[in-house]
Amino acid sequence: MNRPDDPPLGTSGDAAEPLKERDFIRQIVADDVRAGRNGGRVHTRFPPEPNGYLHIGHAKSIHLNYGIAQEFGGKFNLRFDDTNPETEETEYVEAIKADVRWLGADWEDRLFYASDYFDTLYAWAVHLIENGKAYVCSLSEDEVRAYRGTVTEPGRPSPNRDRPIAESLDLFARMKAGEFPDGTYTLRARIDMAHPNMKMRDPLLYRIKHAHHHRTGDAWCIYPFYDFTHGQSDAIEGITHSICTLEFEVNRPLYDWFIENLPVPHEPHQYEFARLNLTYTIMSKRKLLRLVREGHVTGWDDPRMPTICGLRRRGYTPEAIREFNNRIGVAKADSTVDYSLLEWSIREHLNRVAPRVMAVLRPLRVVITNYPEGQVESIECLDNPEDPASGTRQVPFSREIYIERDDFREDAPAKFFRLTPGREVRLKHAYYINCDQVIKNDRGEVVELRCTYDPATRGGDSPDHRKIKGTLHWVSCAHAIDAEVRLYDHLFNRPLPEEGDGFLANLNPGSLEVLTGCKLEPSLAGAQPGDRFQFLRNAYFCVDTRDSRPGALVFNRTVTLKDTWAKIESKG
RNA sequence: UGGGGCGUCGUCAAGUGGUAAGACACAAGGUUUUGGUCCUUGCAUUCGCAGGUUCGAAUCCUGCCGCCCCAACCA
Repeated sequence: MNRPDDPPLGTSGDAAEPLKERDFIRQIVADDVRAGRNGGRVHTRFPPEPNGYLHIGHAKSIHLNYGIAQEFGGKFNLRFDDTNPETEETEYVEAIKADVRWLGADWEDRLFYASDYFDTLYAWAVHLIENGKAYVCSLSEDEVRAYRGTVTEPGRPSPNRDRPIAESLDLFARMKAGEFPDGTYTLRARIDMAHPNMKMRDPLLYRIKHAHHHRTGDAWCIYPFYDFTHGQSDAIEGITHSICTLEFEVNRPLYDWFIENLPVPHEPHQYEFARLNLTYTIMSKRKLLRLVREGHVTGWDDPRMPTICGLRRRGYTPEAIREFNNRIGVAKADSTVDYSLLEWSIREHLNRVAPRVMAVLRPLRVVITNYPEGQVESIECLDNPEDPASGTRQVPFSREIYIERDDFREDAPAKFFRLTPGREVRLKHAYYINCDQVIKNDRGEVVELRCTYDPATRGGDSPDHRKIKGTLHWVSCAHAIDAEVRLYDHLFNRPLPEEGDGFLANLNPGSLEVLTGCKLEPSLAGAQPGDRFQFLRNAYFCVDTRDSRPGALVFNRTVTLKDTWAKIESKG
């Protein structure tokens, strides 16, 4: 029934050796190490822009980069790609650091910012100008666009392309000195305006932005672009394998061009893999921002969000996210992973570690008529049958209990193993009961059940070992504590939310159902924010870290248990 | 259509000329004091399509078809 040789916590998927070359990037890294490139050194980095929160797609990159560093005895840096002061904030920096740490990636003392390199980048820009490989351009934004041509037509050279070096040098210095307003000048590389790769048509290196930077303050009014920053930052940090997503593939020739034409201390190489897509989920930072700003969710950490903080609040564990990443693989084909794999990953972990407790979400009162009034028994309950190290706890049992409304049906089909008049069921760890009477209100709704129990079945087994098909969870009415329970479902009601009339039109109106007056066994009274449980026969839940209070607990449903009965029923 | 990529089971994904791994999902059984877990079994004569090379091709060649990325003073 369970696995006696369970590996210790958090080691699933960590079969060490066989994992080493399991994807094309690790094969490249392994080849490089074998060939002694970079002196056998491996150094990766995760380079987020601090303009939003991390999501599950970023986790894929973090695990890839950090995993490779670990597996090859290398190093891993966290570097903020903060070259656009208008969208970047310290709030995001702090949130990203917390998320990366929580996921388990350790950058040790190597926390860097591209803005740390502004002086070097400036010097290197001057170097390019001096070598006739960059020039200051006076074209306006619209003109730059027009001169660039299209994918099928070559561009035309900027009228400033042959500006004398001395003049560009002077202008660039004055751009830096703040003599010109935004948009009046740019620094551009002098490559090839007819290049078939649009990225190589004299790309922009610097723009003027009189904006306050979250780290450098007002020290600069010119800022380098991504392409002029990323590879050079990798070079400065000694990054050996610069791993990014597929859309940067067209940027690679430019990445290499800067490495070749600048006096860099090291030559990094870029490799690209397919970014993660998940069914029923959107991953675009811009669109996630919209969900937050327009109030479709309560914030970046709304448990329905695919953000790391959202998943954390939902009850996901770092182990589960890592296991998920181990299973989806790394390749170059665009793909969309089934959400069910993410759910499988969290169930797989929580099944092993989450204590079982009894909670009745939609209570129905049951009076056990032959149970002595006023008597209270203490029932010993197993905390987790999957974990031999877990213990037991005492749960009070009495004459009046709550059971789940769905666990009773007056007219039940043969396959319904739960409570119905004339069918005996077991109360988990307690007694067998039979339903004798159904009490209804004026509207004909069932409001209470009168049952009798078999005193010989204490503990949930009978001397004659008669077969009992159904086992129900229960909570003693007098001892129950109340709680709010939030049932989450997919944020979108389509596997591909962008289809149809767009993601906003496909929001799932039933993505959150709030239940109040739920009845919990009293052992849960001291549950702390973040604590995870399996509500027996129902789902995994965790105590909300934002809204839960002692005496007014709030639980988030992380993921349901598999529900074979629901499947049988839906088939009719 | 100028360039760059990618097309193997419903979804991911191994495979690198020797005769289609694995996982999730799904289906059928078994165990079970969670209709959970666990166990067993099934699930691509076929690798976008069409030719060709070869004793032998998902792997090599040719030609098609389809999808993604690039024309932000975003990253």
